Amino acid sequence: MATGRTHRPATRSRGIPEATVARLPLYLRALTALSERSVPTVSSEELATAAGVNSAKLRKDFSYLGSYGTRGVGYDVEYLVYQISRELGLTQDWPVVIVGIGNLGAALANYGGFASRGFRVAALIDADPAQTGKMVAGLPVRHTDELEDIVEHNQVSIGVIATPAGAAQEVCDRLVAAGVTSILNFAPTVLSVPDGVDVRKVDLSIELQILAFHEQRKAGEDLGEAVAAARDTLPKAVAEPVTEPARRPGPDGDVPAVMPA
Amino acid sequence: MATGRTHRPATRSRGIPEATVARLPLYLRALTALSERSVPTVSSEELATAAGVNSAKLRKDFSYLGSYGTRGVGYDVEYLVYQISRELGLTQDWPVVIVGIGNLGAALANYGGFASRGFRVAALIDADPAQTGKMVAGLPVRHTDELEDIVEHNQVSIGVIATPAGAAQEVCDRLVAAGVTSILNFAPTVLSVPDGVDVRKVDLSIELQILAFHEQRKAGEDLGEAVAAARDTLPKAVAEPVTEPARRPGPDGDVPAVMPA
DNA sequence: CCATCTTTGTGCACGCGTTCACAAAGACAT
DNA sequence: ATGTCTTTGTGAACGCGTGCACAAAGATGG
Repeated sequence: MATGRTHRPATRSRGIPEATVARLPLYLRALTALSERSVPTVSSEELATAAGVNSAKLRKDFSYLGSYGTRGVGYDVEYLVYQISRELGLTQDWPVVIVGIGNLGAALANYGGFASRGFRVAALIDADPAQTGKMVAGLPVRHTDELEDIVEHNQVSIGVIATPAGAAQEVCDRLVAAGVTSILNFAPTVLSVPDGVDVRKVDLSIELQILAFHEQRKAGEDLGEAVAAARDTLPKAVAEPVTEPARRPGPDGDVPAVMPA
Repeated sequence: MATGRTHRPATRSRGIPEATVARLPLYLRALTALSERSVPTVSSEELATAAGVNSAKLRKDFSYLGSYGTRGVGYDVEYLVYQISRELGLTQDWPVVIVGIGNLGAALANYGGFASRGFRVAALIDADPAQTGKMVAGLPVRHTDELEDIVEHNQVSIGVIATPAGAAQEVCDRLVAAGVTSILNFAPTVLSVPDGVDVRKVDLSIELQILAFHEQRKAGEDLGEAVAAARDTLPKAVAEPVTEPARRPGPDGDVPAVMPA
């Protein structure tokens, strides 16, 4: 997911697999739900079901953290919550800035899941002077001019980009220059960052496109494979597209690629 | 990512790897950008850079679709845009419903990336009667009571869930019962669905937690590994947590797990 | 103290995805 | 037409992640 070069093959001190790290938040959520219900211990089987994964996978994941279970009993919920939180770095406070306070930025600012997990929204930043000073989620929107000051003053190391695609790279560069070393990118662009900076991206339309792919395939199967078979025997590339290459510009600074079937 | 059982090992007619499918939207975006600039052809090297991937990977990905390139020249941009669009199913119209019109739901409704790629927002649905009739992104918010009617009448097969965690499973069940077979879930819950239904989830706080993990590791390395080494020699599990298991309830229907270090 | 039963932790095998490296294919110049 | 040069398409090797299956560990009861 990240754009930064190789994903730290060097100095992997404890060597927790990336796939495992990605699942830890899942386990943590399931565990906190159990903790809320005052459940003292849980077996790998139960917890796996709650987290939506395989129990063997879960046990192997936990084995990378250490031996925190008790054979014949299961895992101590409270203790495991603490261990995973610590491993993920959630026992400390992470100031975060959100850049681009449009619909999405505002939604992110209001999202409870951040504050509740150690992430503190330090500031909301937008380039539009008309937005400056407006209150969103209890915080005043501040102008992009202040970006560097805000990042440095608050020791911000994590930045969230929710700007239009066109502005994302510049914002990214400025964040990195100011000291941010982790970026969560919602803009539909590939960001290039120097080594040592992590980028994760979330693209809403990509997820939908993947769903559409599977949906199309389901429909094709229902039709008895005939359509798919016909498609397979399409003529090979003929330099110029046979069908009309009609395109219309999109409203998000990104260009769509939809052709009438 | 999906919760549904094994990810269709059977009837894989054309057998495009899941990882490749996930990258096709990336290529498509890069290609449409080139198309906008009227670039006629592009080499795998250039396109790979634009999409942020390895050129060998890109070529292998395209090889699953067919031989659409010309050796010594590269790929015809327009033709490739068309082929990928067709493969992803973007040449057809996909009516989509968004359930849960809070901050996030409204942001999604306004997101241009949907409409521009063949996804048509058929309706916005919310459980709050006070919201009913309100205009969001040019569409009236409709009440949950109408969910089944809307889905069936508009032949909706893709649903987006942006409700609080507590309501997600029920909404999901109703969507599925009404005929939806693909779900994009933004609620922080594991959804259980019958076989044949695809679920993809996007969890904003999970992404941040993964970043925090890497960020913490970076900081640890800067401190000369000493801290990390000290952590490694922690006493083993002692039935009861040594440190305080303090917890405070979170505002998002989900419980946080943050302990003061 | 011993037997039984439950559940963890992990060795092992398998499959998918990634990357390398190169032969084949075509463009282009002469 | 022939040779050179560029770029694709892919065989093969490698590494990571997953899941099975089981031995070891501990709880529990007699």
